[in-house]
Amino acid sequence: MKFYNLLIDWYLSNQRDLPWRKTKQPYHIWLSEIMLQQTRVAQGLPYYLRFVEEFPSVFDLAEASEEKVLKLWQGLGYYSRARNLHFTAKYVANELNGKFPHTYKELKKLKGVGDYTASAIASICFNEPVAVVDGNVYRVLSRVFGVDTPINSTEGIKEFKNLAEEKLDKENASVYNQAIMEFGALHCKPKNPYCITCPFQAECVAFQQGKIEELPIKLKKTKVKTKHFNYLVVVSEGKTVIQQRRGNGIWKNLYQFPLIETEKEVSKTQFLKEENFLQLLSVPAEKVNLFNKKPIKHVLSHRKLMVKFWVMDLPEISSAFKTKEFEVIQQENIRLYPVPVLIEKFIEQFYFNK
DNA sequence: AAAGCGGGGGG
DNA sequence: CCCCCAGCTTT
Repeated sequence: MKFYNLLIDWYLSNQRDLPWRKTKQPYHIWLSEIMLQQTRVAQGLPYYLRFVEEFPSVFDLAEASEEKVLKLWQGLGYYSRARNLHFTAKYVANELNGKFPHTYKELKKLKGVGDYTASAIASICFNEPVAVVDGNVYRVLSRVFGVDTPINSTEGIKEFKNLAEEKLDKENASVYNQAIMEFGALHCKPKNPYCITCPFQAECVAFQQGKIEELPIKLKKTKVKTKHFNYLVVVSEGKTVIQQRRGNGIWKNLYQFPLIETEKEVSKTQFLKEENFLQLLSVPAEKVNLFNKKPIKHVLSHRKLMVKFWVMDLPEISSAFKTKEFEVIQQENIRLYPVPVLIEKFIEQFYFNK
């Protein structure tokens, strides 16, 4: 029996019941695929349901504000996905009359759609014979066929794409692609895969050679840089101050409290002497209270943030915050703005008590 | 070719 | 607690 027949057989009796598997509409498949990039199904599923509910069609998504899209995306991470999603929705709605392209080549031109996602949409929706290569596919192919080329090297990417195309069931690309990814996610798992009941046990090179734990091979990860964030939580007459993150760093276009970054962790005395703080405003020491004695550690894939929240109870909002860099808002309205999980967690603990 | 970009779950 | 996961864009 061929590799793809075994795989499809396994899929037909083991696949999960997922909402995006009940449709072939490109809008829904595109939405689910963008959401599931670097994201587990369990984490992305509630977001998918909320998006479909809120934006039943690509036109609804296109008409929404970016802020609303980001708010709905809040907590899912990699926010460029949400910004690109919104950009592409507007493009498809306004330039393509709401119709997504039908081919891999055209799909790949959409912002936020790379090789994997273009292959996924083209095959799942239109059965185009193009092979998907995601993390699951790397794992399955490297183990079954014993390929030890690093999956994140230039040669590895090419080699695995070629292998994936060679093994593809070209008549049934839609089912096959979903089958190999589902098999990787549920059966050929990263840790403790179910080799004992695996349909490929006899031919799996990794299993036969005892290399299951080693494959797939990945090159070293990026180093994590530590940064020290100090947030100014202004409390005054039921109002507070926020700012939108600009530029190209983390959390672009999300909101936060006014931020003072320091070289290292600072005490209250040190903080009040910080150049960047003094430049912004001067506040009597007794009006400033540190919310968290120990810095909150917030770890991202490439950053370690050490964060302190400085609560400032002021009789009135300083004029320093009345520039276009900041927004003075009613405290309870902060829930309307898209914020990083770090800020959301703080808000949950801090009830802006007067 | 390498770096930047989030957050959650598992051992 | 540390370690793992991993697609697209930008540099």
